Amino acid sequence: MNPSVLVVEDDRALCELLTWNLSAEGYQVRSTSDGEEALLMVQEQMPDAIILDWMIEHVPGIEVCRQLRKDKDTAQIPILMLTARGEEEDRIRGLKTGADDYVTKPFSPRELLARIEALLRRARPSLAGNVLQWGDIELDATSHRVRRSGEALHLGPTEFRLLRYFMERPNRVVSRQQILDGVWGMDSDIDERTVDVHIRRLRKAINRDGDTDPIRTVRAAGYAMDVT
Amino acid sequence: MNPSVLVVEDDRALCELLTWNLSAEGYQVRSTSDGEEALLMVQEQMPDAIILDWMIEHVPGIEVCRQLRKDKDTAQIPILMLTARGEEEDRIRGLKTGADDYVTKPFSPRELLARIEALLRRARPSLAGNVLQWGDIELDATSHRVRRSGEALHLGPTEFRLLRYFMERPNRVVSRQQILDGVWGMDSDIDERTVDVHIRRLRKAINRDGDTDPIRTVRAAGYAMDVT
DNA sequence: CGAGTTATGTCACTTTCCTGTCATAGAAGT
DNA sequence: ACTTCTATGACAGGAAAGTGACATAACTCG
Repeated sequence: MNPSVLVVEDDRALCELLTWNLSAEGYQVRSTSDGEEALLMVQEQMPDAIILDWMIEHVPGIEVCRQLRKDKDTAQIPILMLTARGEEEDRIRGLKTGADDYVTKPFSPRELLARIEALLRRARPSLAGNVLQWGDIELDATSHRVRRSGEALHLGPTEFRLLRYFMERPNRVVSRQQILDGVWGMDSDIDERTVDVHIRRLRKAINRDGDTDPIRTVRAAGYAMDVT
Repeated sequence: MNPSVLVVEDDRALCELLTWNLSAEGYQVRSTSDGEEALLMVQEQMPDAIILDWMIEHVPGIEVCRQLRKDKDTAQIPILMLTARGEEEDRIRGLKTGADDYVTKPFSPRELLARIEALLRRARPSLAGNVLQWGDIELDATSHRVRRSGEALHLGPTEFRLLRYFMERPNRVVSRQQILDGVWGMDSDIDERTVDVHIRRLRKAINRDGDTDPIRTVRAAGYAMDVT
């Protein structure tokens, strides 16, 4: 299902521009020029993100924002506010009130799209807590992606599960048997030494050039992943 | 006691925004715009977390980070760095230097708060593993790590078990046979003299240069671990 | 469906580090 | 001084982990 965006903007031309661009990117777009109506529309169907002009009719954007943040159900919706150039004061108040990002008018649609995308990316996994981070290593459990220093790493399925297993237990020493149970499953009858081999493969995969190895071998006990 | 946060940020408006938001969440906030002053403030009173802008006056953020990591007292403080959009290069170097997380500007206070919270959650329990402490010696059973005066020590498996055995029985004299039973296992047919050798190895490992030896020899009875 | 690629578990071999013992020197108690 | 107990250095054997190779299983893509 494509993410839905609610546009709250009273400049007709701008509103259409936004709608058109967002639609082209595959978003489901609804729009209104009125703050109060915006609140109703949110009630009716919760959008994944809101683009909110700060200067709109009837209810100023800041008030809309405040209302949304007040309600537990809508408090999580990312809000991108549109402000006029130079209204530093507004921007700060906006962020204080709970906006997640701002774009100053005039802006390029491309930039706005990038921001919206960033907001959604940010919002989605943060709800599930699916991004594990350890030093310069990032592991996204939903997209099954791992990066070190921003560079994408290629891990096999087992190596991925293994890394996740470690990242979920920072600094904890786990025995080979525990690793087998956690990564392969309780009922696997796999040789404990096999763990060594996968540890080696994981190390090889995540330690590019001279990176420090985050996996510590604990003789007679198992392995652990460290903060260094 | 509420957690304390140190904000190092030279953009006045942003600094106030952060302070305001963090205070509203119940954090104790101190702030400065200067890297050197930040280091002094940390000396003076250790914060539970630091928010550090990467581009600040006098001392760049990366240097502050490096300094903090160098000192063992401050090395554990979680650092959240603020970088400008697109400074991918900086972000990576930051993480390599020891920052724990990053947020790109502009950002939403909500996101930042969430991150800070996550950092604090993460930092606290990592220190609170099964830690035995005796004077300046710390033994963490879950991470299998031993430190003296903050400096990591390297112990072999047997030495580790032996030290733990003593630390679990402070001030108590135990016979060689008891030690064999407790550390090697009831059914070991090992010479009692061997205990002496391992005691020696343990002493060698934990007594760096002029440190006082915490292990007391009790003639004709065994050994004990003391506070001196 | 089939060729080719990738992933996986095991083995043999190497390397590293640990460990138990002994012989000898030293300290403490009588 | 003599006995008894402990400290220390050395060492060989061995256990544990690292590493490269390989056969097979699983998966991909035409």
